[in-house]
Amino acid sequence: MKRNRPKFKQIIDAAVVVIAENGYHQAQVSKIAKQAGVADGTIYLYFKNKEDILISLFQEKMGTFVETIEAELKQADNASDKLLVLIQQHFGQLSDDRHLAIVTQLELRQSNKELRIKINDVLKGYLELMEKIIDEGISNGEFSEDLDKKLARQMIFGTIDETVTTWVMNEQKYSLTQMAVPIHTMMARACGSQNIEKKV
Amino acid sequence: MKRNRPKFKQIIDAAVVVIAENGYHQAQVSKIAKQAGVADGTIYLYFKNKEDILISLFQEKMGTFVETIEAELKQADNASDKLLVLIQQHFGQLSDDRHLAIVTQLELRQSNKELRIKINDVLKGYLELMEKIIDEGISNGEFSEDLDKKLARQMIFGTIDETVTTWVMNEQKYSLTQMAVPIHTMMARACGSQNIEKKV
Amino acid sequence: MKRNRPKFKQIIDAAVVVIAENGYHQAQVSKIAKQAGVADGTIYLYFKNKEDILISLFQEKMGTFVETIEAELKQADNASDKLLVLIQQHFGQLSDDRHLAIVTQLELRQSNKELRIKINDVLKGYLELMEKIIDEGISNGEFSEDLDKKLARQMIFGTIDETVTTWVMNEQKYSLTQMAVPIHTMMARACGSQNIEKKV
Amino acid sequence: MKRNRPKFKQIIDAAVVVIAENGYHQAQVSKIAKQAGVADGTIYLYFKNKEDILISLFQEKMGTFVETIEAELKQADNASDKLLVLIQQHFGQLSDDRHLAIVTQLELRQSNKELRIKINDVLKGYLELMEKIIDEGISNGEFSEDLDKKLARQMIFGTIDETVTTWVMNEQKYSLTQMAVPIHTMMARACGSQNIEKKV
DNA sequence: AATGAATGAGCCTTCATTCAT
DNA sequence: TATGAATGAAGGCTCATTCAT
Repeated sequence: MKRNRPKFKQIIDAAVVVIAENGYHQAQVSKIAKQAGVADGTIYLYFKNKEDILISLFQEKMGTFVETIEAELKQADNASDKLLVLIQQHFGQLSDDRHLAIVTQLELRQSNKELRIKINDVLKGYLELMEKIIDEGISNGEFSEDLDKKLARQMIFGTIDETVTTWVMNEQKYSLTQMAVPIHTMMARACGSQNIEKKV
Repeated sequence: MKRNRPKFKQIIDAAVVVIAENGYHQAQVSKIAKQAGVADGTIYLYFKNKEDILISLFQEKMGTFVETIEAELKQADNASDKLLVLIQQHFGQLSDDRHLAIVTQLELRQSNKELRIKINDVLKGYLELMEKIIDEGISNGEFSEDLDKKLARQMIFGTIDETVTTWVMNEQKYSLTQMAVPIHTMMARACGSQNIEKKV
Repeated sequence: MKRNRPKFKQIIDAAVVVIAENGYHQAQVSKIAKQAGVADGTIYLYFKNKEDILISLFQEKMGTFVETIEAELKQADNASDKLLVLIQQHFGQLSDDRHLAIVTQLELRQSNKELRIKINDVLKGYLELMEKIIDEGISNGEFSEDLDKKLARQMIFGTIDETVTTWVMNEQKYSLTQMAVPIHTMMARACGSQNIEKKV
Repeated sequence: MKRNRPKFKQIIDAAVVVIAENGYHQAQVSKIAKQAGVADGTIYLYFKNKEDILISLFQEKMGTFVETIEAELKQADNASDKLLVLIQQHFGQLSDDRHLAIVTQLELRQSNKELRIKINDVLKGYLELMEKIIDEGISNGEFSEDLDKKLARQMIFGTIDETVTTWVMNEQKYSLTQMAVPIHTMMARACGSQNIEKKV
């Protein structure tokens, strides 16, 4: 299996660095190969074409991203807390890998529609995770029962995403992780969280 | 002033159509010229370069967009209602111009970082409008006093934007305007709106 | 019409020279452009792609080639004489344009199957001309009535073509036109020509 | 001697199949290796380079081809009959190995000039065999004494070759061997054969 | 003001060959 | 002998921009 050989990850990591530092449209395959320390042709032993590098990059990174969040979610035992963990983890992971933050928030969005559709497929798992938390909150009475699950998910993702993008466009000058709690407060309130009111 | 000559708007409208129908990367200058009914070279009598077309497009369309919203806001006399009007107007205008919706939500985001920074400059006025509403809400006690103005604005914009993008990516198959009220309910709650509670 | 603008022929003539002097696989578009005195991009204003240059080259040159032969054929009033004129013209024209001889006999045959099929379509007109002469010969009793028209045509074309190819591969060291009469004698005999016997 | 080791022929036979089924330009060394059931690198233990495979292929197949014809020629005792046997054998052998027919008539001709010159060296033996028959015919009075030996050989080879190529390009839809007698009739007449006249 | 023919820089991908195992 | 992962050179084509008319 190609995905498990060391050069696979090596090339993907090189792609993250090259795209972050040069921008999507200046990330030539030859530059990625050089950064990875392999020949141009070697790229094509592991990836079908340039687009495949980018999809794989997103799959690999997003896979780890979501797995990490899922693992951390086990610590929390109600929907509101899970939401907080999710936001903290989301911000935390992107804070820890600033190259990745640039790539996912700015550069990869310059790809064409087809690639973005494929990227959205990868995102689906993450969005479903959010909906599961919302579902749980509605079921156990934490969240308002008239909450529209899909809209709530769009709000949560939209808010988190906009926050991270703004942070990246401001060149990551302030702490993103400090935003987690106030963002969570707004999200919980928006969901009609009863916990919030009790805590206040 | 070039902006007032008829061909200026003619070219911009052509650009919207061409980009919406062909995608950003397939929107060659020659295609825009053809759609506008002018020669390729004529484009350069009105715009410095291709990027300038796109920025001007955004300025023109966004200008009208924000002006319309500002005008409508006068009907509302509290922050929560203003928020509702803003969301309704935002959704309404993009519902009415589906080409524009595709261009702003999907295609123009494929532009490079520099262009996106310039587009963000244009967006600034709209974001400030949002902040003014939030400010008003906090001042008059409608909204929670611990609300972070900047984060609240990122939430509102992020939520609206994600909602529209999802709608566009679903090929505008459902009514976007019907989303305005439930989205507004969540936003108002997130801001700690007292009005919401009263109304319920 | 692109085919009538001067640069169209200019590029085709450049292609003949470049292919003859460098070989088919060393005839890069940039080399052809340079030889034609135009920019690389200009090629693509006149031709869809590289293959289109080669097909057009064959069409243009073959068109003239066959037209010339057809015009000369009017001087002859029986099938055997027409055959002689055809062979003389075929040899004569390729003797007069040695670059073209190299291109048609050696280089263009290195093209892939698809291109060769398209080239064969162009050849069809010439082959039909041959069959018409054979038909005439059979009808008026000059040629043997049991002659297979299609096989006779394959013989005539195959013989002429092999003769020219051998001449080109021998670097055109001897006179090709001097071969016309003896080749014609063989062809006429093969067709069972009565004229030949009388003349002898 | 490498030529006698089993993998040598194994690779050559693989090359014939791969070239016939994929075309010359799609016959990569790796594909030939796979078809032969060996590793890519193994090819280079038996052949100097890719060109060497093709030349060896031609040598091996052409060697058998000519040997078979020479053996069969012993049955015939005059030039005209020998010509008939040669044509029948030529058509028969290619009818029996359709892959080989595709390779020799269409695919191998796409090779570059140098390779074709080397292939022509291999062909020489066959062409000399033809000339020997013509010589014999002229000497014993069967053929016209003013026959140009070299031109006659070019006619015979050109005619046979064109006939086979036309048959291959028509996807071998009709019987090639049935063409042998009429082709022979034409060739014999072209040589001024006295036998033909007697037989008629 | 308007035209549109001409320009030319820039990059992804293939595949014959090598060489460490 | 045999393997197969790794190499790296090379070229067709697009399209934003210019400028002579």
